[in-house]
Formats: sequence, structure tokens, C-alpha cells
Amino acid sequence: MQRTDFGEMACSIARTLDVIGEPWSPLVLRNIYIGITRFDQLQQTLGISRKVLAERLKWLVDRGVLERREYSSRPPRHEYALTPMGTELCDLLLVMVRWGDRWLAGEAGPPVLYRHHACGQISHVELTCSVCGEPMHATDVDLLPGPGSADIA
Amino acid sequence: MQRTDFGEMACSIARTLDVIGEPWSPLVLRNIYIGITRFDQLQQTLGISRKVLAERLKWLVDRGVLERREYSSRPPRHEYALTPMGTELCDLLLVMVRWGDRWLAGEAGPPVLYRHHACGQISHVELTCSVCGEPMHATDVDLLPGPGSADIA
DNA sequence: CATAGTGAGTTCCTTAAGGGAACGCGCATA
DNA sequence: TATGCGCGTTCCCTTAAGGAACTCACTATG
Repeated sequence: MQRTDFGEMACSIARTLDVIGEPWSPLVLRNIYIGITRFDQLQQTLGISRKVLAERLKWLVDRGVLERREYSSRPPRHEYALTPMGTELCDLLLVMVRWGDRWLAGEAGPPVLYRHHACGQISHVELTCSVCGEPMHATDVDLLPGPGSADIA
Repeated sequence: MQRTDFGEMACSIARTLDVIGEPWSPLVLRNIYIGITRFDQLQQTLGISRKVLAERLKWLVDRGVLERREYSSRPPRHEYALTPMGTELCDLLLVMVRWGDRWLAGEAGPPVLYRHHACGQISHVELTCSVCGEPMHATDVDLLPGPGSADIA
């Protein structure tokens, strides 16, 4: 398929999708987040094709989300690690988890639970306003054109 | 391409991706969220192919994220609207915006600003713990197997 | 009444991306 | 010298995305 380039759109959603919008990318990110950092491990646990995995890893490294680093030099071996940019991107995964748990988990319940270090409780993420701290959802905001505008009226 | 089925994985991220992981789906959602609810409008503002748009809309309606409703019966005309499930999915968009604004907006600054109804200020979303209210990011949690487990050790 | 127009898709063709298996390369151990 | 492992790359096949043209049901205009 010939893919439209999202990276050039004046929209932070499109630009974010340009980085991790490809199928598999979020799952690759998830696995590296949970400690599965090597090529073959990723390939086997995800069931992704080696070709696509190689492409995605290179893409994510080029965008600055992942870092490829040597963990052995005698037999040259590499692993992938999250950069600060990549670590913050994992927030997106937590929100996906929250929505998937809520709407798609069904009878069985959530496959994974999250314990918050600060309070020690099993919980999930909530979206709040960075200014007032109250809940902030899509229905609680007005959109205004920003400095980098061009899109949207 | 033959696509691996994410919907059957015991992972809420994969299951969420099964719903909106296709390229364009989040942008379709965004546009409907901001009030662009008709086929031709969506097609023109996104620059998406009509074929793919029709597929995506049908998919999202089938999954329960969107609702197709008639706004005129004499010339039969339809528009698309967010269901409660779809509205909550927009939270994901807010988090994408946050990350894109932070890491990809560059010199120009964010293309769109968000004003929070509750406080009237321009702000952005923050992830907090649903139990204690403190910040909750990917680095602030431990993962434990949940009732719907099968995946992850 | 005939023509043009509109909203919402559908059909058809071309191109490129995903899946999968096989191969390559550098090195270590037997 | 042979086997094996980690990490990819190459090749071929199938399928999905892009894009333009076409359909269909109706409305408005001349």
C-alpha cells in the first residue's frame, strides 16, 4: 500500500501516529517496557515477522523512541531500550490498557493488573488537568487554534 | 498484507489496537470528535481514500465505537457519532496530543490548544492514579497477572 | 420533463506493505 | 570442523491502501 505521510500534518495526533501508528509498534514498545528487549525474544513473544520487526525497530530508533545498545561486544549483541521520549510514550499504553480493560476484557476480567508504587494499590490511570487537577476528558475541553496551527478552524 | 489478529491476544493493548490500530482510525475518531461527522467532509478534510474511509467507518460502527444515524430521511442521509465507548476512546487522543505536542511540535508550538471547562485554563492531560490521585506513569507501576491472564509471566 | 447536483458509498486497478521461510554473518563452544 | 546462537536480510506471495470513476437515491433548477 502507498501510505499517506502523517508526519507532515499540523496535528499532534497525526504526528504521533507517524511514530507509533504502524501496526505492531505499540506492542513492540510494550514488550520493551516489560523487559523483553532482544530481537529474537520480541519476535517470538509477539509472533511478528522478522522482517517487519527489523523495520519497526529501526524506525523507532531513528525517531528517538528507542535506543539500540550493545550488551556484549565479543559476540556483538544488541538490545533495545526506551529513551526518555519512549518512556513517556508508554503513558499512551497505560491509557490503551485502561480502555481495553473497561470495554473489551469481558467476563474474564483484565489480563494484567497495575500496582501503583506511590500508594501500593491496584489501580488504573485517570486523566486530570495539569492546571487544576480535576478530571479532564475529551468532553471537558474546548479546542482553540494554537501557535503551530494551520489545521482546524 | 495479511494482518495478524490482535483481537484475540490476552492483552488490552492488542485488543485496543484491534479496534483503532488501523492507520486512519484515530484521525477519523478525532474528526468526528471535533464535529466533522459526514462522509464527504471526513474524506476531504483527511485526504483519505473513499474506499478506506468506508471500511473504517463500518469497522468502527461494528465495534461499537461509532453510531451511524440518519439526519435526513427524504434524501436518505447519514452521519456518524461517538458512542459512550467512542467518547472514552477520545481520551487516548488527548494523550497522543500531549505527547506529540511535547516531542514533535518543534519551534512552531502546538497546533491546537485545549481549554479545560472546569478551570477555564489552557492545559493538557496528566495521568494520575485512580486510587490516590498522585501522578501515575509507566515507571510508577508494577505489573501483576490479572484474572483474564494468559500472557506475560 | 430533462439536466445538473449532492451525499454516501462501491468497483476496479496499481502499488506497496505484511507474513513467512530461508539464508547470511560473526562469533563461541564441542 | 561442525554446531549453535543472536540478529538480522532476502525472496516470494498475498493483501491492503490510494485513487479515480461509477452508482444510486433523491432534490433543485430551467
